[in-house]
Amino acid sequence: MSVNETREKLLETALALIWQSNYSVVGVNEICKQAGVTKGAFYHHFESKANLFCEATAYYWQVVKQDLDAIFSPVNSPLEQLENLIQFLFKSKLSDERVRGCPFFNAGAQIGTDDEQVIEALQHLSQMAITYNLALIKALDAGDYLERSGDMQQQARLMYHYIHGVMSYAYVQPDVDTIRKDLPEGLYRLLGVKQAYWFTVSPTWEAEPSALKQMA
Amino acid sequence: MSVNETREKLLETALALIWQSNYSVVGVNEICKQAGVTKGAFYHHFESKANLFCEATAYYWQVVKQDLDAIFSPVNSPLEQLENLIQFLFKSKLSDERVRGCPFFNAGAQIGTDDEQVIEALQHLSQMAITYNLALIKALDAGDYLERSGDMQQQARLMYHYIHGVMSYAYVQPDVDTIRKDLPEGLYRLLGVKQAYWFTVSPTWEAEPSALKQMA
DNA sequence: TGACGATCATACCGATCGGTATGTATCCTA
DNA sequence: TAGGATACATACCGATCGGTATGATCGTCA
Repeated sequence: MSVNETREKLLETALALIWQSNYSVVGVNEICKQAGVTKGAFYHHFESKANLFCEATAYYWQVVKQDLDAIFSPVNSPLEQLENLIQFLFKSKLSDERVRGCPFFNAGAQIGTDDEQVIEALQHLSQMAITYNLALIKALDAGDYLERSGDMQQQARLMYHYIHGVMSYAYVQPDVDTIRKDLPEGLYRLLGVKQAYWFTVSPTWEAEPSALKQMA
Repeated sequence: MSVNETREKLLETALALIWQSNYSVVGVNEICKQAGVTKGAFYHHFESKANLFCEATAYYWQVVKQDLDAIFSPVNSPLEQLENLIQFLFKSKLSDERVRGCPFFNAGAQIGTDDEQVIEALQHLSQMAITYNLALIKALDAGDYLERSGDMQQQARLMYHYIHGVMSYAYVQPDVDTIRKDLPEGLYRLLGVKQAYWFTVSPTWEAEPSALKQMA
C-alpha cells in the first residue's frame, strides 16, 4: 500500500464510521481496524484524532466540491441547479438506509466545544456551503424566479439551516419518502420560488460513484 | 437530600452537561461529581446511562410542555402564538452564550444508532414537537394568516426541520444576533405567513425561571 | 426493639480510550 | 554500499469508561 493509499484509506474509513455513528463514539482503534492499518500508521500520518477529523473534513470537502461545481454549472438554469442540489442531497446521503444524515451537518452537534480546531474546520465548511447557496439565490433572483427579493446572505443561511435540519431528522427518522417530499417543499417555500415553477424541472445532475459515495 | 431531590438533581445535571457538550462525551462519573452524589446513588436510581437519558428526556419534556401550553394558550391569537414560540426558542436556548443548541434537537445526531431505547425516546419527543407545530399551523390557516393551504402535517415537519437546523447552527456559530433574525424570517417564509403580518405582533410570553432554565 | 427494605457510599472490575515508545523493514540518496 | 529518512508494526501507557459487589446508614413498621 502506498503512502497516499494508507492515508486516504484512513480518511475514508474515518468518514464512513463517523458518518454511521458519531465522532465521539468512533475510536482510533476501530478506525485503524476497519482501515486495515495499525495504530503506528495512524499516528504516523495524523498527529491526533482531532487532526484526522480536520483532514477528513478537508478531504470530504474536496470531493464534494467537485459535485457542487457540477451541480451549479452555468450550463444549468437556476431552477435546474436547485433541483440538482435537492437530488444531490437526497442521493448522496439518504439512499442507503444505513446511512442517515451527514457527518458534517451533524458534527457541530457531536463535538464538544472544547476542541477549537475542530470547530473552526466545521465553521469553514458551513461557510462554504452557505456561499454556494448564496450563488444559487442570486441566480434565482436574477432570473426572476423568486416572489420577492430580500437579504440574500440571510436567505443563504436559511437554506443552510433548513437542509441541516432535514438531514438531522433523517438521522433519527430514516423515512426516505418523507424526506424526499420535505426537502424540495421546504426549500421552495424558504426561498420563495414562484409557485408556477414548483416541481417543474427535472434534475440534470446524476450521482456518480466515487470514493466517498462508496462509503455511504 | 430526599429521594426525589437526588433523582432530580441527577436528571438536571445530566441535562445541563449534555446540553453543554454531548451525550457521548459526558460520563457517568462527571454527572455524579457535578450533581454531588456518588455512583452508588446514580445506579440506585437509574439502571444505566441510556436509561438516565431517557428519563431525562421525559423530565425535560414535562417541564417544556408547561411552557408550550402557555405559549399556545387559546387566549393568544395564532400570530401571537408563533411569536411566542420564536421568543421561547430564542430565550430558552440562546440567551446564555455558553449554551448552544438544544440537547434534544442535537441528540439525534449525538447518539449512535445502536441504542434503541434512546432513539425511541427522541422520536417521541420530536413527534410531540411536530404535534404542537401542527396545531399552530391549523390555527394560522383557520385565521386566514397563510398565503396558501397545503399539507399541514408536512408543514409541521418543515417547521421542525428548520427550527432544528437553526438550533444546531447556533451550536457551532453562537451568533445571537444572526439567529435572532433568521429564526422568525425562516418560519414566516416556511409557513407562508401573509407578508402583511410579518413582524407585526409582540410576544405575550415571557420566559420564567425554572429548574431547567437555570441549567442554561 | 429488632428486622427489613430503601438509600446511598466505597472500592473495585474488565474494557477501552487516545496516545506513545521503540523496533524494524523499506527506500532514496550520496 | 553506507546511512539516514520514511513508513510502518508491536507493545505498552495511564486515564477513564460504564457498570457492579458489598457494606453502611437510615427511616419504618411489626
